[in-house]
Amino acid sequence: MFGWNWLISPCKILLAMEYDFQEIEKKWQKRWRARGSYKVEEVQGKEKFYVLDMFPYPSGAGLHVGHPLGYIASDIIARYKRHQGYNVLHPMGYDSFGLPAEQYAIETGQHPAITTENNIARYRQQLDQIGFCYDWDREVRTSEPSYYKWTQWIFSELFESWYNLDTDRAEPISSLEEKFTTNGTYNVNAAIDEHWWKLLTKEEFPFFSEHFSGEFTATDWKSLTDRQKQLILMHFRLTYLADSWVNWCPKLGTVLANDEVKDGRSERGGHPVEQKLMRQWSMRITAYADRLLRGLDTIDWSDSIKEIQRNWIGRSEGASIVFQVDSSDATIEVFTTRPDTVFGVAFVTLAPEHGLVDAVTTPDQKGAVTAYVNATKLKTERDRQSEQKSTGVFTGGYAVHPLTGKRIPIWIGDYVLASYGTGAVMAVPAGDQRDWDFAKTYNIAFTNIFEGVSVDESAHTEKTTPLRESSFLDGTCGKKATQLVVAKLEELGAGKGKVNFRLRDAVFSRQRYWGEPFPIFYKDGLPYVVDGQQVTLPDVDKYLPTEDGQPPLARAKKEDWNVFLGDHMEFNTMPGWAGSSWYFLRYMDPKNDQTFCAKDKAAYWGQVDLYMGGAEHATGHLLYSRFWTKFLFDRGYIAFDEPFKKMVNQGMILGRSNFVYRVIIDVKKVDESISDKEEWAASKEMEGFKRMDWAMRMNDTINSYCVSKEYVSDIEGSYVLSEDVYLKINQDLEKYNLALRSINRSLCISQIIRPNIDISFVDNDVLDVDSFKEKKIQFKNSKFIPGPDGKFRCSNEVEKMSKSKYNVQTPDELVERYGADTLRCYEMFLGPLEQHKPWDTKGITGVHGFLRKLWRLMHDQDNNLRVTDEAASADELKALHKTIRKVTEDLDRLSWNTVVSAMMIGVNELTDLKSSKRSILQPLVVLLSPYAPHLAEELWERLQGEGSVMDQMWPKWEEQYLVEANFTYPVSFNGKVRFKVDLPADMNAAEVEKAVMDNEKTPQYLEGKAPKKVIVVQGRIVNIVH
RNA sequence: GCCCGGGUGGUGAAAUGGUAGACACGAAGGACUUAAAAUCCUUUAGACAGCAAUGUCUGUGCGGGUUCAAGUCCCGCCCCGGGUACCA
Repeated sequence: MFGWNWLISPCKILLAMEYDFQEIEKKWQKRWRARGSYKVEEVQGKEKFYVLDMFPYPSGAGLHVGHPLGYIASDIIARYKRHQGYNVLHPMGYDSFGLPAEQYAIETGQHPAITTENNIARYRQQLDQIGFCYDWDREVRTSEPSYYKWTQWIFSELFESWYNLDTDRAEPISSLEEKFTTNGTYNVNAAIDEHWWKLLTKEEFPFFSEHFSGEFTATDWKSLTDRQKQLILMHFRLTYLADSWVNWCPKLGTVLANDEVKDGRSERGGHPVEQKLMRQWSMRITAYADRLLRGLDTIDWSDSIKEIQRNWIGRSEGASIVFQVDSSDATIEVFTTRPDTVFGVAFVTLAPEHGLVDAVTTPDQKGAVTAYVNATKLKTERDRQSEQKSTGVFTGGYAVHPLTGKRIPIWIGDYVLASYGTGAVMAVPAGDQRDWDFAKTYNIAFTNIFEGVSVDESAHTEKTTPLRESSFLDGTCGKKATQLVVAKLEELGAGKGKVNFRLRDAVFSRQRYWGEPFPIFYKDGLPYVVDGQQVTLPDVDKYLPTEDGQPPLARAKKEDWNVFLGDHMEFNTMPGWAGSSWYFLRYMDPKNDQTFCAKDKAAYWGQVDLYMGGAEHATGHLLYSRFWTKFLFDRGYIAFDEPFKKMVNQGMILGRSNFVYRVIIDVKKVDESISDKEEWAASKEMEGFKRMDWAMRMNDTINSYCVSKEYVSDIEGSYVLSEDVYLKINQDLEKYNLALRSINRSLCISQIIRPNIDISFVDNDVLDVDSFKEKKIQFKNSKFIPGPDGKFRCSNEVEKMSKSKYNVQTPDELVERYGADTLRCYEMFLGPLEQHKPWDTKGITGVHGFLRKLWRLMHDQDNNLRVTDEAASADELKALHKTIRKVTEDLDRLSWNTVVSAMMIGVNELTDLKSSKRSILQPLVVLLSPYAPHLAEELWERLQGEGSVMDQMWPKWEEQYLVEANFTYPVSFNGKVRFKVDLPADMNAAEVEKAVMDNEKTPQYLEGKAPKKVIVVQGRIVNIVH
């Protein structure tokens, strides 16, 4: 291919004689498939171990070397656990609904199912060649109707459930109806929007009076029509249809969940996102907020992910306080974490979107308020956040302080978010920096309520300062003051203690085609679950929204739907996280068409013991799957309420990009300057050039370039400088206080650019100029100027691996060149799994050499097996058992990288010992098999081991082979190691001390002083303090 | 700003409070070879002294501390990466 042809062909002949990885890997992959080696069944009584990878979205680009990192690590653990006798479930599948396939469909008209199918085939081929031990009979694809049938079923179950706060779990909606029928809302304590009843319309419920506050009797309930009952129940369901503020992304034509929005832009594509009120399906994840928080203490995940989830859930304790609007019935409810500062309230601020804005605005402020609200609407969330200064406007209205009865001005400010708390705050400038800033900006007077501190320069946010000007709170602070004030508020009915969460209910509708259709139809505007039949995705003529802005599914005609009920079907589809929220359960029972996962199988396999995946899903997938797991647990379908017992987040593999310096000659300038060529050749800049050996060549080239008219007329002509040349030129020009980029004028250089070079043409930073020029036409006519040694060296940089940076390293080439076993070992050898690290193939030869060395350990020069049944020597046993111990201990603490080193050391030692004993080599091969399964299997066969290497019991180390007769004690004086002394290992501390003190070298380091103290740590160190 | 990670040779890194730099890459030198590849051997943190074996000193981002002993634990900073943000 790219210039190693000359290198590969002679190599292959040689390699064929020894470690022929290509042959071996092909052979065993075929046999394992034929034997069904990775097939897994439930075996009662056999202990299980469930190792799971986050399943990939099958993108068109295929896998790069970063993807398999986690897969290899988990595969090693799966194989290791199998050696230890566990029944290991290690499945793989595809998260195959998603945007890219749909975008491609929009562009080309190709059905996303076809694109997806093709991409999956490519992924599968790439995965297969790396030798993973997946049980492919358990493969799942979220876009398969047989899979999403159950995603839809879970949705229906959520629809048919409500959250009972008294039992703290989800219950069937029928139990709620029963409560309503027997006792009305009495004793109903549900997770529900606090003021849900305000959303019931007068038209639907004409008999509910103005004073209706969400409470009704059994008689009331029974008198309602079915429609009215449904409208009420909708507010209690765990998935519900509601008008909510959503993140609307016009460019993508869909709404996004909070976790899909980063810095006010869509995570995919970076398009602007705006707030819009839309009727959408939502998931009542907030009902689980507290349990999601508490559950974190029971799972073994990284602290950082747990912390991200904690922050995302954002529990804060405080109080809700109600302010009566002056001369009105309306009330403003605020949430505060500092109820103790309530006497310092200087004003109340509403979010511009707050429902009461119109009501509290006085006629003379109307103009200003309307203008302000409209101006805010025009700004995106991002604009609002990036503004440094808070802005606002006075409404003219006043609220009444619940404790003092004082009139308090009501303002509107964009620092108050409609989506957090109640969308209104009580502003205490003395105790809150934002309120302080706002008060200063608009000159609002406020009281200092803190004893002995000044609030002239900034707010005072300490909670431990005694209060003043605070009526009955004077002199108290913190918890005590909070308790007092909450009790008082409750007594007055003006507020209560409250816990608030940042977590919002998750929007579940997407205005897209390639996703799960909802099992929902509408009649008279009310949604109903489709019963008894699965709704499959209908075909549409185009994958775009309709002219009137309806989602693509609205294009499907009645006959396109396999089920069509009521007035119309649901046009939205489910979001990407729907299918991935429960897939780990489906692997347990992937083909069941009676239920999502049989109860006994779920009971057998249980939680995922080790989950491997990226940390970027912290607030999406990882939170939603915990939520759905808890729900399925509540409803009795599974026996555990956390999906992933332990999780490891592999770090990103960064790409190593290569660059060249391309100097583009301005053709026009060349033409102009040909006449005064002499002049610029004599210029100061050229002096710098002439001083360089190879710059002379460049000088020549430039001359010839200028002379040759036809070359000049070719706009593709340019110089491409290697890094050496670029640096040298700059270095030399420095003497003249010049840089290459600044000498444009006289050299007719119009531009110097630094393009990324496709790394497949580069080996160890050296560019294969000929094949590169041949393949990349835009460089066809460029002159490449190499360094003094004739090699064209590129500069490099570490950045994210991406197609556009031409730094994507696919596993395919490496498997081709070194084999899957080498790739597997090398990816682990790179460093700690969790760390981000640059990909660099430099070291891969070392790992490949290790596998070769192992091969040679067992084979002679003619590639014949060289193994004997002689008894092993003590040294050989020691080398083996040392390796067993290190490999086992390191795998147990998931230290994948150090295992490779340990095996290298083992092989090096046994090579030095020229060990060829079967009793040594067989266990060694078992140790190797999780990392290099193909080679291990081949060697196992050659060693005439029984059965497959992957079913061998993991070797156990025996201390007896590890005991050393002697230990070399480092002897230190005042902590500095001075000499070493060899002593019997079983010598006790007192004897060691004596031996050291008697040592001839000891006096010289004591400098004549008497030792104050001698510390002997047996088998470790001796330290003499003097 | 706040919350998590991290900072060790030319490079990737190792080290459970106990000999810092294992293992590898790269580099330099050597053996084998017509040559190359492959393989093998030696050196490879820095500084100083010595013909040499060797010895001494410095050294894990910076400054303190605890300890017989600190890359590791504690306190205060600096830098890099990630998360998050008018969250009331």
